Amino acid sequence: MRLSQSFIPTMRQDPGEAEVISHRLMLRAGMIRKVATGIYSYLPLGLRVIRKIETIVREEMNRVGAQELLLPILSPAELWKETDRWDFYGKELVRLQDRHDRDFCLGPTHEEVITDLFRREVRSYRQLPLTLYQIQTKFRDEIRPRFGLMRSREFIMKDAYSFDRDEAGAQQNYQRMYDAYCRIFSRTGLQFRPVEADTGLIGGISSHEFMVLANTGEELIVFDPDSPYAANVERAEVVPPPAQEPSELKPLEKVSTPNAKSVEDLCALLNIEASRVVKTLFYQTAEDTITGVLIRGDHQANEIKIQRFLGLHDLTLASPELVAKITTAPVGFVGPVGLSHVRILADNAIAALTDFIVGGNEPDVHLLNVNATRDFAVHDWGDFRQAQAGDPSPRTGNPLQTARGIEVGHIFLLGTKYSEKMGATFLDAGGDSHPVIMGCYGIGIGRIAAAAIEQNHDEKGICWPMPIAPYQAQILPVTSSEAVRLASEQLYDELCQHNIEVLLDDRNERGGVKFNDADMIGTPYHIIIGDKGLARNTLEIKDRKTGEKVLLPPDQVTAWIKNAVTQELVRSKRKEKE
RNA sequence: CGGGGCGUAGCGCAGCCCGGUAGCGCGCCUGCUUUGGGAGCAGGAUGUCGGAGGUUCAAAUCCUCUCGCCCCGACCA
Repeated sequence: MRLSQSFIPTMRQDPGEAEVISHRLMLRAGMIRKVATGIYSYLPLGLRVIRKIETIVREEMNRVGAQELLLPILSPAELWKETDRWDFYGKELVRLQDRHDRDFCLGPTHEEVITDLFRREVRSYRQLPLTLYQIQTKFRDEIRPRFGLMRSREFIMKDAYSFDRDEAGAQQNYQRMYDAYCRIFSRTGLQFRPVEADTGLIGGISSHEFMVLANTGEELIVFDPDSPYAANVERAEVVPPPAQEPSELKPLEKVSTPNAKSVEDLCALLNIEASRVVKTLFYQTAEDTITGVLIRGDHQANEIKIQRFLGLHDLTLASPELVAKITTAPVGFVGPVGLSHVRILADNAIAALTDFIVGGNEPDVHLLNVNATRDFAVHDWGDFRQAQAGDPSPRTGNPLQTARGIEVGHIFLLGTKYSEKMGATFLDAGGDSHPVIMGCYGIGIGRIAAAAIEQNHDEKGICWPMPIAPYQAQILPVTSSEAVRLASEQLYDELCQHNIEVLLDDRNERGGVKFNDADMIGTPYHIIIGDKGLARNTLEIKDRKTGEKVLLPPDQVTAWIKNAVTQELVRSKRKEKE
């Protein structure tokens, strides 16, 4: 491609709208342009990257026997009503009506559509197992789209669905996908980590997320540095602390704590550690009913765990009004003592605490030397808090560490959740009908591109890993003589003939402009052609990432580049075999 | 959904408080010179000041409404 004829609108200045590096660089390198909040056009350069990622994903999907199809973007409300997701999905589901006022939505995911296809077409166990996938644009009306392609409302996703006749087969399929995902992310040149994840409302038996490690990641994970254990904090189990030896308990005591509404206030006022405080969170669990959850002051409640324990799907904190009505105390001063009419759950950490501090159920009062059982009843003990750095690993007991990650893939073993609701069944060898066992497997294509930039850039711009680079080499004629022009043209032809994806910067620009654009775009190899070099019969090849330079006679450049590109592509493929 | 901020030339911004000819830098066009890390000189084009309504002799500027965008938060007591 000749830059003079290409549509690669690079920007000299940082656009005001972009926060994170990947978003800024995608805009500046002319890869994407915004159309509306969370909605982007992919310009030629961006599309090339997307296509390369898609190709890798396709190769690995096909390799594990998944077959590609394409489901529609628009799907009828009826299917979504069958699984109740028409209501559950909430505002994130983009709904619209056709001219006959029939309800439709833009697919945020395709379990319903694929399950419908399955139940119409598949009858017999002989047709199983079956894995289908597509690469399709999805729509989710995110609360707050941000960071460019990282969290957008319209995005490209690879979604695969597996159908098995039994649990063992489904597990096998799940494992095959897990392995395929590892290969995909290795091949795209990303540093990633599979982590145990919550199955969320999608439900099911097991789930893993694939996290690209990056400080700008929106997800928090905990990992055990000495074992493969890693989990999303939403999911990570917290090991209960060892039981305490019974000891002499101090008598309950009231203390005046004016305006100390938060744990922080209270600690400052009483000069104590947050770990001595127990906060009482109230969730509305039915109309006019609240459930209290006791969490140590320095811990964070994990609503997903509480939700799962209570068997609810939308847990919300009770309003201050409701809390005040039921407990007769203002929020900030509510505690479990004397609240026998409210169901109280307590996090396991509380069991190891004695003589702690809770709200006193009157304004500006807290209680000291409170002890569970002696002073109040706990209805249920459990793991209700979020894991944090330093907690013991559930596998080895070593202290866990935390890291930020970008979720680029998520796999679920669904079980029969959708097949049962939608009547997707098959007949076994004995003629009995069973709901098919499903799995679903997603990869954010655009998000991989963004994550790759987060991991591979410097102050000058992007440093693409070879397998997903939009172009493999870029020729920079940095002086304007006829000799340089001819040498550039000749090299360009040669590289094209050898199937190297090459950009020729034939614009009438000064060297500096070309250097800066090439660095920003991030082509892995830059070939610099100038009069100085030609006089010595050399061209300069620069490795974008390392900055290393090689001087070569013009007639050796093509072979060198061809070899280097091939090596890098082979290396990325080999990595996944290890 | 709540709070804050911003919409002025393709991009980045000033002007708005205190109403009176719409500006700056970059980019763009023409010409000449230049050409190994975002060139110099000369000349030039470009705006429904996000939109609607209002106040006023006069509105980018004041008032009301509206749309779009950005950031933070969305209940951890």
